[in-house]
Amino acid sequence: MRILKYAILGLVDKGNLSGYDITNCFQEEIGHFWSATHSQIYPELKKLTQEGFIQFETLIQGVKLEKKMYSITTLGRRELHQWLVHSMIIPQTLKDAFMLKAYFFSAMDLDEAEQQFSDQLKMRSEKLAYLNERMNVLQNNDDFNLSPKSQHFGNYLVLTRAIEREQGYTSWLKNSLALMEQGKE
Amino acid sequence: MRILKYAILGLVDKGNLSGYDITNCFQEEIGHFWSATHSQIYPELKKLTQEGFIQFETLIQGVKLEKKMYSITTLGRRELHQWLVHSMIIPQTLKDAFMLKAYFFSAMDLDEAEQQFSDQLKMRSEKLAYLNERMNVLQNNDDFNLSPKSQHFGNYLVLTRAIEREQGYTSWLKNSLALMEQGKE
DNA sequence: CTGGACATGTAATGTGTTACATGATTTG
DNA sequence: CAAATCATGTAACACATTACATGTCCAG
Repeated sequence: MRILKYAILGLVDKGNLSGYDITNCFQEEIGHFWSATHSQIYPELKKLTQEGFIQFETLIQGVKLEKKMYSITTLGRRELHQWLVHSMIIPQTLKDAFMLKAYFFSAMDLDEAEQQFSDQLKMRSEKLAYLNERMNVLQNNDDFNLSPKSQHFGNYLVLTRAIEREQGYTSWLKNSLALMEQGKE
Repeated sequence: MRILKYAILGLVDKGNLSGYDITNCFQEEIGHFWSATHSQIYPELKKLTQEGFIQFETLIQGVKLEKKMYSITTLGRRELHQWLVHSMIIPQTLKDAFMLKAYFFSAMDLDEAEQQFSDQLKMRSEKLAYLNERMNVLQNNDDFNLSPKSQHFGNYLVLTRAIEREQGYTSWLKNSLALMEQGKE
């Protein structure tokens, strides 16, 4: 399905970027939902250039450090758009190794299971706090508003989803821990 | 990290299974969170046998159809347990291609984006209805109860999480669609 | 002048999917 | 007797991570 292809096309469509920039993008908001390292990105950029979806211009930083700034072509924008409006089936499996532990619950002692769940709850609560902080930063932008016309709307959608995802996970963990507590009596 | 290794150990620990049985397990509840096809499973079973974590007995079905029933060894059970009680860090990326579309929102027209979101909402609502049905079936088991001592508890945890996950996703989709509607005015 | 960030690449390995390949058993 | 299911395997390819490899630039 070559999702990375479309991830790169979408990022480059938003604004010209180098491979290094793209690598960094995956450390920000969108990185909660898709990422890749530079070892995957550079070959993909080469391939997309060969296919005519993107093109680059070499810039010199300082005296001789070369930097390839990529921009999307008309062909690339068409390719991206086609993917965006094409219906996407939901995958039957969304891998989550922790849920294997939950499924194998009876292979643990009750206190071991509780430890696992509370450990996970701690980490997810911290992540949730971090995400809420990021949301604060986003909403404190001078030009922030909830309109789909806002340049921040995509970012807002991604952040709300990330927050909702962690909130759901933490509340499920809490409910499960409560059931374990009750089960002790 | 060899998650499949532990998935297989956990399943075989619950009860002796053949490669074919394991393949089918991934079509059931746990398949919402982990899965693999037989082309991955058979080689892994071979490897785990060589490593001494599982062993098999060949059964004859009918006249000559051979079936390898696997069981976990003491070494395998120790290996599984060690993994279960080992703290598991949460992955920074949980891939979701639809969220790329959300992030690239501004590369679509508003009506195209709405179409994508409502399309996704329809599919996720259907999945949610299916999951609720499965929960009904589970709760109608004669010996069902919410105790962590119940043999169904692992299955219950997995189902509640799957339901929570889809519920969260659908409500985020609905909220996002509402914002798009408001943005039109 | 050094450590961290900037910048780009390839190689090796691990994981996962689709296709190829074969044959037995059961159910209608 | 034909179709679906049971049952096991390998090969080719696609995707992803970690390691290898090199060099520049800037701030303290």
